[in-house]
Amino acid sequence: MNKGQERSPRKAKGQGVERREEILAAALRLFTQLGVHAVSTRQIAQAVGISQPTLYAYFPTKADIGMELHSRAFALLAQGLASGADRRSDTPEGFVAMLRIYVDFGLQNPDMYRIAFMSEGAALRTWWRENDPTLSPSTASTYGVLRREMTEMHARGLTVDVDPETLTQSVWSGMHGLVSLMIAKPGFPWVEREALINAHLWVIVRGVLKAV
Amino acid sequence: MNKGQERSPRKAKGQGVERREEILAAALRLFTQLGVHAVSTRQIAQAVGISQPTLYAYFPTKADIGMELHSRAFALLAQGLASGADRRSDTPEGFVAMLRIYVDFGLQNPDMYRIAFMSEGAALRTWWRENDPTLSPSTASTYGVLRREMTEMHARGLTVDVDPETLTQSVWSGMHGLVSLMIAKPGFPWVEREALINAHLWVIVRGVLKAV
Amino acid sequence: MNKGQERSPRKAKGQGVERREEILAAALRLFTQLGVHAVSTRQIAQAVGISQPTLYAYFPTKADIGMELHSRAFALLAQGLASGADRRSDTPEGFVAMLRIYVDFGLQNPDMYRIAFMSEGAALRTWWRENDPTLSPSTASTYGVLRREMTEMHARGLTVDVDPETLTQSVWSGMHGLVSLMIAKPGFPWVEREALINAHLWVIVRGVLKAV
Amino acid sequence: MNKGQERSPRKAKGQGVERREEILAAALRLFTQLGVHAVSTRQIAQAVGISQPTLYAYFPTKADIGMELHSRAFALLAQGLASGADRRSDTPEGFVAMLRIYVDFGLQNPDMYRIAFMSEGAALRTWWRENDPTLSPSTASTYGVLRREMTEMHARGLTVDVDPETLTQSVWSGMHGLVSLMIAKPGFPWVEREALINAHLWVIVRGVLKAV
DNA sequence: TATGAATGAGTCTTCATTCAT
DNA sequence: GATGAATGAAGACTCATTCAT
Repeated sequence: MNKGQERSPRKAKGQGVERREEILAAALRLFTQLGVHAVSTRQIAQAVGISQPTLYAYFPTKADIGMELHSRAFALLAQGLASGADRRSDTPEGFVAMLRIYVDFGLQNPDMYRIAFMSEGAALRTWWRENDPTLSPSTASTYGVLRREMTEMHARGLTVDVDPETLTQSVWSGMHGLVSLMIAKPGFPWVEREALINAHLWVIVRGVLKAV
Repeated sequence: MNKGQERSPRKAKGQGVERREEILAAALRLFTQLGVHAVSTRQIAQAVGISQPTLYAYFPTKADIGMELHSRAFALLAQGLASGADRRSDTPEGFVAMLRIYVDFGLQNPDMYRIAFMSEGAALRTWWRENDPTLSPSTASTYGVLRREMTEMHARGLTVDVDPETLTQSVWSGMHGLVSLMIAKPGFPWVEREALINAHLWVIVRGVLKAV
Repeated sequence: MNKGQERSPRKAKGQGVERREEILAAALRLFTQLGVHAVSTRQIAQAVGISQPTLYAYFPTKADIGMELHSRAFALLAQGLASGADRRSDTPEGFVAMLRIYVDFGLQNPDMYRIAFMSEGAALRTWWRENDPTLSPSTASTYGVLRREMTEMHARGLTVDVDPETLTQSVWSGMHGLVSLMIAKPGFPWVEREALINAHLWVIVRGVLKAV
Repeated sequence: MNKGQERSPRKAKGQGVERREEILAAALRLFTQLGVHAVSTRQIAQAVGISQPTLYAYFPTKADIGMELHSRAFALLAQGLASGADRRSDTPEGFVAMLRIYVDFGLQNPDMYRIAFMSEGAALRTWWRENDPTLSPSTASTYGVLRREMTEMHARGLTVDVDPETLTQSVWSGMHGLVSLMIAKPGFPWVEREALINAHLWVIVRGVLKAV
């Protein structure tokens, strides 16, 4: 029904691939709406408009659907960040703008973000085990974009006197904190959204850069 | 029907309250290890060493176990924060020390923290509905401790020129980000723990206070 | 709580017998309110104000409670009928009055009547099996009172020309039909109760007696 | 976990509707044999020769099976009565013949009759609540056939001087009494069946009609 | 390719009953 | 004589998955 989030398939050969995408889209919607464990294959199949067994023509297992979504979330984020990495971040304003990409991505794709970084805690861990995609190339790329930036700024003497790797992790944590809390606690009496995001990012930047 | 053979010996160890605690402990462990939805009453019972029905002598429902844990997590955190609230936070160092209480609590009680703030969003929402304890007095207290501090500092002109409520939410987000990420991604190549925490808190404090 | 229905115990020796009666009373109330299968020993115990295991000091089994109630129902009815059998039934009015005893008993003790004659169909049959108390002396007595009367009236030439045993069964059926339907279908739009009972009994009597 | 051994062969016999009927048949048998509450879905499934979950492909709930049976019982009875309603009942013999249809139906379909009119009162009430099908169109039809007849006879001055609605309920009760008792107490020393039925119906008719 | 039909394993929960004190 | 605590068996129902067409 909701075709909105569909991403262009890598290889749009037959009809099969489209189906696959439909399934993923439906699953993503349901997973994040109801929680991975609360969604049944029946629901997914029904949402797509196919029969339950047909699902198994596209994915060997329910877990595989989750895994694919997880991977994609990272890819998407990495891509988002990368596309903004060419912005000039040698000014505080530029840096804030760059961080803003991450935050916006999270808040605009809460489904994906949740799957990627708040993955129902251990719920999925059983599946992924040693194969945690957090540490995959995809993640590395996401995280790498940020680190590259920090390293460069550090080299230029713009940051406080702390090892860039540490700063990177701190900045990431800072951003993640806001995004995840806002996603997880929509009922909380947050102050006005724009103001909060802006303030928060400036807090981070002020904390990281030498003199602002 | 009744085999009449040697009945499994009754585990008459923990009386009333003790048993109850055993159950909570086991449940907490399992919930955070596997996710609330992935844990069955069978598993809990087995972990405690009792039969499934016995569980129902202590808790009317599986959900009630989760709720009790959730409540306790907040109570514990609130208590932890309160016990440190008397520290003087009129210096940056004092402020950092205060934030440190929160972070330490989270990292030392990852299970509780997870239940409290990372609680599988939708998964538990079904139980708690509009009654999200996140907004309960207990939480208010937790959050309130921080806000009171911020308000006071703001009044003294120590903070940057941003409304204290906003600053409070920013600081909270900052702390939560680090704690939750470290809990959720233990496999990530974090830099040395102490250094990271320290650096992160100083980033926050620097970002919030006027001139450090 | 409701002591109303308690019958005087045969031997009111210690306290034990009273307890026993309390249990029976509570069970009767619950059984007929909720249905035998829907009532648990817990409920019975709680209604009496004792613990579940204590029940087993008075009755070896839940089924035994049901059986005792069943037996008593018959005894009660037999006694009721017997007490009215001395009324003169040589007039149609007298006969109607006698039948009325049966009907009134049923409608005033729907619990007992149900247990006795509508015994949740097969629900209890599993227990009673070959031991159906319907055919017990107690029943015989109940039925016997009616038959004696019919036989006598037949001998006097008052009844239509049909074998008295057959007439007895017909009359019994007639009464049972009204009582059981009114008990079983309280929601049915019955006409005014008194009028219906009266009309029905006269229908029976007119059908049985020679000329009315 | 999955033993992977020879899976029990799937019983692919009865397609859709047939399967459904098989289930209903088995359920009817069990329900009337043991009582609705005493029958488990497992038993039903086993009686049909299918697995428990398969049941749920045909009926959303155990209660629904009961409800369908109940409805059918009424439909069947209504249909039986209707098919005989064209008989002329302006003579006593004709009236007896008409009543006979009801009685015969009950005795020939004791299971259905039981479900319809002796249905463990409270047991099913929980399911049907205010929606007691006894008062449904189907019932109304059943009952209505009889009432129409009575009304007409009353108008013709054939009946005793009692309001036809009352007479209808009396006649119905009379028939029900015989049918239900004979069904419920097969062990009772009834007189010869044909004679009893005939005598009973004549008792009723004599009691209702003015001069016979 | 897709699906109607079926299933083993498992879900939470309740029951009648018993053990040990 | 009573009970707190425990339990095996069973209750209805759902799930991910697979077989046969």
